[in-house]
Amino acid sequence: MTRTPRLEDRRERLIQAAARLFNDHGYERSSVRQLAESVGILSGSVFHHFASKEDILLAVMTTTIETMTERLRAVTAASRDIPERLTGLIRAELELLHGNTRHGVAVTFFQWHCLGQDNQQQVLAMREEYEKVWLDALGQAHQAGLIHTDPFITRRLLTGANGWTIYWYRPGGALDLDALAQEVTTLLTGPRNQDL
Amino acid sequence: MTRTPRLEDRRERLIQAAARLFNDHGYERSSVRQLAESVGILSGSVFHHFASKEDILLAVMTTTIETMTERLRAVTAASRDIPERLTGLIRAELELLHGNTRHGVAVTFFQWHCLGQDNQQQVLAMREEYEKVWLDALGQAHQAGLIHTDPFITRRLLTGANGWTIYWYRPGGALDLDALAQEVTTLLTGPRNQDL
DNA sequence: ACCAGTCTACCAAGCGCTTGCTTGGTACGC
DNA sequence: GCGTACCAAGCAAGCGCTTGGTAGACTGGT
Repeated sequence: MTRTPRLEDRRERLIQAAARLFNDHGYERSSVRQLAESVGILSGSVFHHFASKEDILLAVMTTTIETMTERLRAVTAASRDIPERLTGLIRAELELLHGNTRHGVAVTFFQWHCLGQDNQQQVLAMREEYEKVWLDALGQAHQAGLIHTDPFITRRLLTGANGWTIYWYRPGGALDLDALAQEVTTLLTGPRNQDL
Repeated sequence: MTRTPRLEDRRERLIQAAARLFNDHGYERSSVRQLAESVGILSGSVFHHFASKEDILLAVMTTTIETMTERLRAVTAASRDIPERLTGLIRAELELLHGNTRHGVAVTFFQWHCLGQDNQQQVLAMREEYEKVWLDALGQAHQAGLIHTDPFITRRLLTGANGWTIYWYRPGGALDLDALAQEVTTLLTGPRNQDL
């Protein structure tokens, strides 16, 4: 029997399982025993891969944010003008929130306070890179007259609006992701720019 | 010594203390012992006032939502036209999120999932009354051409945008509540209506 | 005016359980 | 023969909550 599915593989599987578990029941309510069971090992064995429970949460968040930033940068690079860039970023963030990455993203958004201060600081630093991509794009959009509110405040309001979709939006229903992204874009740019 | 500060008083003090505690550390991380200590009694005594720990969270949420709905209805009744009503409601929700009620409101917003299913249902029913006030106002605003996105979706995006301010907005800084309310209003109505 | 009876608000102690995590040992692959 | 990946067992601490009891306030009959 393959007892050694290679360290990194197991670790990655644990991170994915943890993202799902923490998102479903919350970090505090999830036990290491539950996590271990979900990948078919015993609770003590988890600590061969991670130093502590909090270390698992940290790993979920850092890997997630890396994916998020990567995705946003790809969209930025691929877009040819400012309106396209804005819609693209909105669409990308909604995809991150509702696609395969959704568990990790939700945990990163809403379980922030479960980390100790040092780890919070580390995650914050990574989040700032992600936010920088946004602020650049919104700054350009503001200068181009595409949005009419302060870029910094706009981004924070948008963060909330997008993040909250976790609690009500379900893809596959009457409203698809494109339509939702369109609504959000209209909210930012006003009715005159609603068909970019 | 006044050993009997009347049942209702103690209960109310416990609810307020619980709101603060749950908001500061999260429901799961807060212990009944901590709550008891913060009002100067022992942990067992808390269960003279509440049936369970979850019952305390439920009490925090129900009393908070009652206050919230009351406040929104007062604003609705006092407003004389549709634009004034919209700005008033936005301003009122931001006040609820950042005034004295902030702890309870934050808990109601973000610790929802800590309740069991039955209690979730009960809170949901109360929240729907609150949301109804919003949906009525946004429906009117949409018909009047003041907002350009679907009222239902708009409300959900607005819920997120406003709720998220908990994590970044601090009253007393450079941006006061009126200015923030103005930014949110501009986001909803577009630049043409930004000076209602 | 008095006192017995009842009720309220709380303490002191601790039960049963779950938690994150540790330790010592072992099967297996390279 | 060494290191990796895991199991089996369990520890110490903290958890929500229960129990039995008591001091003091309130109430009604005489």
